[in-house]
Amino acid sequence: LSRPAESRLRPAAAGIQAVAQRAGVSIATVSRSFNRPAQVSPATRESIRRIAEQMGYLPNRAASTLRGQRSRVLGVVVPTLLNPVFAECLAGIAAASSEGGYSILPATTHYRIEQEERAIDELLARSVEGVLLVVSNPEHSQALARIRERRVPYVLMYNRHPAHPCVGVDGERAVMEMVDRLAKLGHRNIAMVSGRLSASDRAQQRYRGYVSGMRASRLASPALLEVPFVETSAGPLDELLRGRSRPTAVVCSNDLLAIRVMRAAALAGLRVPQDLSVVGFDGIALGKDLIPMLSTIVQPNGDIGRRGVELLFEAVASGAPIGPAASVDLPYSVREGESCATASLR
Amino acid sequence: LSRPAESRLRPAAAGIQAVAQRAGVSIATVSRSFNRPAQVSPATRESIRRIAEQMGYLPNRAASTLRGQRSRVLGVVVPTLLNPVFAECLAGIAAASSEGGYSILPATTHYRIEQEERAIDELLARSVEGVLLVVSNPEHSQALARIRERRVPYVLMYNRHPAHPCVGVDGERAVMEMVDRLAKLGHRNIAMVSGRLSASDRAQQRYRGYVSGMRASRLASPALLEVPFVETSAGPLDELLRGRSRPTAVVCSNDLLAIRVMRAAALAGLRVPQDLSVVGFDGIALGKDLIPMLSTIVQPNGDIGRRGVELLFEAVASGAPIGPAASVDLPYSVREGESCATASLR
DNA sequence: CTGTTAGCGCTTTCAA
DNA sequence: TTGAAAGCGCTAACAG
Repeated sequence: LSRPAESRLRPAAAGIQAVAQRAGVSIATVSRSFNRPAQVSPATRESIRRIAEQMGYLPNRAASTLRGQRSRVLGVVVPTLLNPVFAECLAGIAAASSEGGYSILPATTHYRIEQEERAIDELLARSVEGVLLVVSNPEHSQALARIRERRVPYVLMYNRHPAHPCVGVDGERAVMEMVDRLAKLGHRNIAMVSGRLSASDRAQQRYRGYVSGMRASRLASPALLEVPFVETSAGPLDELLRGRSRPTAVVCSNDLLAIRVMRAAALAGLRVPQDLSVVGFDGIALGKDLIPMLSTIVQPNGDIGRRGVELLFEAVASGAPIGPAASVDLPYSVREGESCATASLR
Repeated sequence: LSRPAESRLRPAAAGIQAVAQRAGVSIATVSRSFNRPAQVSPATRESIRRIAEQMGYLPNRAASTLRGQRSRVLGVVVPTLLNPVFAECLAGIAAASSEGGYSILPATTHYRIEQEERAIDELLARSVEGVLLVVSNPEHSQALARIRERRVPYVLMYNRHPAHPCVGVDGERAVMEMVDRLAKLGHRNIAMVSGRLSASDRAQQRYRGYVSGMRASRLASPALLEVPFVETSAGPLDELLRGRSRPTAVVCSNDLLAIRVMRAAALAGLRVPQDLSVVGFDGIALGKDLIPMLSTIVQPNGDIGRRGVELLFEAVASGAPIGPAASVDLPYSVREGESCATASLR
């Protein structure tokens, strides 16, 4: 009856204008009925709601964002989604954001600094209201500088730095305690395996914890085994485990590495934990299902994300930037697991 | 010198207007220099580029999206990010999108239908140019209907349906072949363990493949063991493996389940693969590092995502919708692994 | 409680 | 090759 030709072309692209017309009100009233329901009479509001729903009306977010208001989007920058740690974290972020009516715009850096900057620019261009990120090194991060320049609230995850708001766990202390634990189990020759230290401050913290822990137990720290890429770790690990002075326990900088070590051990004919104790760091869910169950330091990955989102929401609500004082160390826990036991006699 | 007060307030929120002014050209020229460089004289273009960079100018995407052009965003809807299958897939999508200059807006449904619809509405409201999704059941999906209504290009991933463009693998055939393989290894009592069939058509396909495979080998299919939640699978699995007529091989509908089965087997005192063969489906990366290495049907998860993005890009470029004819079965492969062997004698 | 109106920053005809 | 100008759909004063 009304406009057959046009309605055929764009059957469901109903805009606020169309809804207003059908409801016999102005577009302002339609807008208000969604954004400030209290300011609209119940009858009008209900009528608009019904008509909007029937027309399949969806408010155009690009328009409301442009209008200078809130984009209702948070940006997320993580190294990769292939490590369950970050996937779990992103899941927490996604859940918390969604509960708060926000969407997320994720970007991955593959541990590359230049990608961090690219990602941030993209997010800023899209008017994100806040950013959650994991950077290589907060100290010299150009990406971080760009965010601050723009005065967009941000929270670092997993990173730790006195000048920035950070959410994570005290990895140094956690590893120190773990080393202490191993020492108490009789281990003297405890090795550490890590990814590239230069690629992440988390690895550096954990290594510091290892060194402190060894020193506290008056043990000599063998050289750190740095494995640049998890994919090519088999060779070096095999060497470590077949060497004449092989360790009785291996502390790994992350769970993915720990799993590799367990496999390398099996291939080298070592039983875990009887011949070799292996402990990880991260607490990825899958570790619980392994045989033996991975003993590890469990970070609350999902909660780290959730907490970051909460901080961002507070900042958005208050309009105040998030200072370093808002940093929080979430509690970690130790999963006893089955991959760690009393030192084997040599 | 110029406007100290204002420049202090918004140090880096340079808009196109500011750039144009500094460059002594109109905003139209600035816009063109980025979007249609060929239409601007090299000298002007270069001058604008330099000034824009120095001012930290980032084009406001909300504005360009609103103006009716391309949002350069793709929507993604997956059940969860906690299953590495979807994390791997999302990583592929993210990489391909980024290469093409697009961002992604992900949403998770937790296998809940109503969440599918919510997610789609959110994406549509944000003017995504295309959607990649995994739905529970393409047949009656209201979410799918809403996308089609809007004429937004979309591609289903993992799902298979004659009326929609789908990217995935032929799971039915894959499982059938796997069963054939097991039968040739001497297995007669082959069980299947699956998540809720009603929650995903993938599970249904794989189950069909199992039934066909068993029939083809003239074997009786024991009742399917349906495990609603992976988290509570331990009890039922234990029962299956300790039963008097326990299987010599178990086909699992996905890798996460297979890993649980391997653990349940160990706890029941069964050795894998000597006493029990276990095969999975999905090919998550971690399966390779397990002991024993998980034998499984490997789907190219990252490529499924990449391929979906490519289809979307083509649709965007051509303006034509993607028809069911564009559906593609990507090749799967079998990872021999170490969790599968000749049937044990009973 | 509701309507009118002025843009948000950008892209794109249409002219020059 | 460049500029002027018209909105994209929406929100937020400001009136009534």
